[in-house]
Amino acid sequence: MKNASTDDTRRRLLEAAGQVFAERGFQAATVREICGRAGANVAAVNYHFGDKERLYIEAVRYAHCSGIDAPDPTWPEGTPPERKLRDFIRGMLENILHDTRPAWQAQLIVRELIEPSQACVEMVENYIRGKYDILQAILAELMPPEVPPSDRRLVAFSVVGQCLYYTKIHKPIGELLVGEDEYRSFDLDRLTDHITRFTLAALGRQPLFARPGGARV
Amino acid sequence: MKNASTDDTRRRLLEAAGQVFAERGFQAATVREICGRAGANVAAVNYHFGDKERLYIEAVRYAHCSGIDAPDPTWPEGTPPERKLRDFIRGMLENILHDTRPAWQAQLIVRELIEPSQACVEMVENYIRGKYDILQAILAELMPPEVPPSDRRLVAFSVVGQCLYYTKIHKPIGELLVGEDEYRSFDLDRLTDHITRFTLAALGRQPLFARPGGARV
DNA sequence: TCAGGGTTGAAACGTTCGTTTTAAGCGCAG
DNA sequence: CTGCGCTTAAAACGAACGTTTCAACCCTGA
Repeated sequence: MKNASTDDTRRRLLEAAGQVFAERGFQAATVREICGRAGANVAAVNYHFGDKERLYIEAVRYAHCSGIDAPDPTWPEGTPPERKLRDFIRGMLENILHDTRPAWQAQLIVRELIEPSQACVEMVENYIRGKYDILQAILAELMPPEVPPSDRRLVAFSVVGQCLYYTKIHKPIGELLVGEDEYRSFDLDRLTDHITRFTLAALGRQPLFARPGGARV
Repeated sequence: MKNASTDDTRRRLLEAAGQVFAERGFQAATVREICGRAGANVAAVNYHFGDKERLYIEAVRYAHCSGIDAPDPTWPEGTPPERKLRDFIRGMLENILHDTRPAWQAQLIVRELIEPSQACVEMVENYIRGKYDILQAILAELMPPEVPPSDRRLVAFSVVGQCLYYTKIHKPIGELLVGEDEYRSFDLDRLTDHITRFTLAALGRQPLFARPGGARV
């Protein structure tokens, strides 16, 4: 029969593994550190997951199944697409800047995005695909219908690329380039505002630079 | 006295180390594989560089001192900033897509950008800083003078972010999202064109979507 | 109470890693 | 030729890794 503490150990291992994998990467992370942080024995990894690699896959899955992202947003009928785009960008930046949720989860996912493993395909299909489709739908509202879908996908990548630049692991470079103080000023609100307005301006929806009487979103 | 073959072994180690580090990352790369690929003994690493970490630092330095990037471009007086921006973006994409030069050099640098090590600070100061300043100067020509420098830096990050998205290590995700065939169509020319036009449109220089009589760069 | 399966703990296993040691090879000055 | 730095080769070292073993433990059902 299943012991009550089993699921606890399993869950603690998943959380600890996510943190350690996020901090150090797959190779550099050690099962001893994971188990130490989880308060479990090293044998627990092999008992519960078989080996280190399957623990990693499960940790990635756990990371974005344990509430890292709010349910896909739904907007009331008639919401202007500019507003939807802003919400989307803000949501993505929230995950990246980990302003709201445990840092390691977002970082683990970003790490997986950057250095894909076997866990990548599953994550793309289960998580990214959905977000990507939402962004595509928003852009379809913002762009002329005669623009080919392939070009729309390029625009989507431009939006995502702008957001992904602020990944935590880019931080040292950003700080070196603009200084720590200014880099700190690039917070969620400011980046949301900038990327949204930059994108809307590129799509011809509104000018990037404020002008008297200019429309805002 | 210095043996003539010494510099050869050193150089072969640096090249092999660059390739292996680029493929596997610092932790996963082994000095045995590096030495095997370089046709050298494992002791050569410690003899020439002291240890694995200093070999890595030297390999990163070697990677962008051995002609990965053309000398900083200079434009004739009166070159329109739109043209400069296009050249800059194309140059950056060239390095990223490694269409022209040895793949591993660009990848090693990108890897360093993503997971900074001790070699990062030096590389930022010696390499990225220069590129970044050039981009800033171009943007200064393209933007109204009253825009604060801090906002100009955000625009620069938007440009760089769009380019960095097409890093080789994003490729699996891109292929899963849009299909291999279409992803293959995102080549140097098309991406240069898209990112340049997207950015210029955002800056209010020209519309993103072709219109009759619209100006092109 | 007792037997038995699920779970944990401590220790050890075999492997691979980075590094070191030791000796031989090489080219040249004396 | 001889001796001496510089460089390379082969082998081994100690440490750390992932993994396995096995006995003890705990909980539950009979």
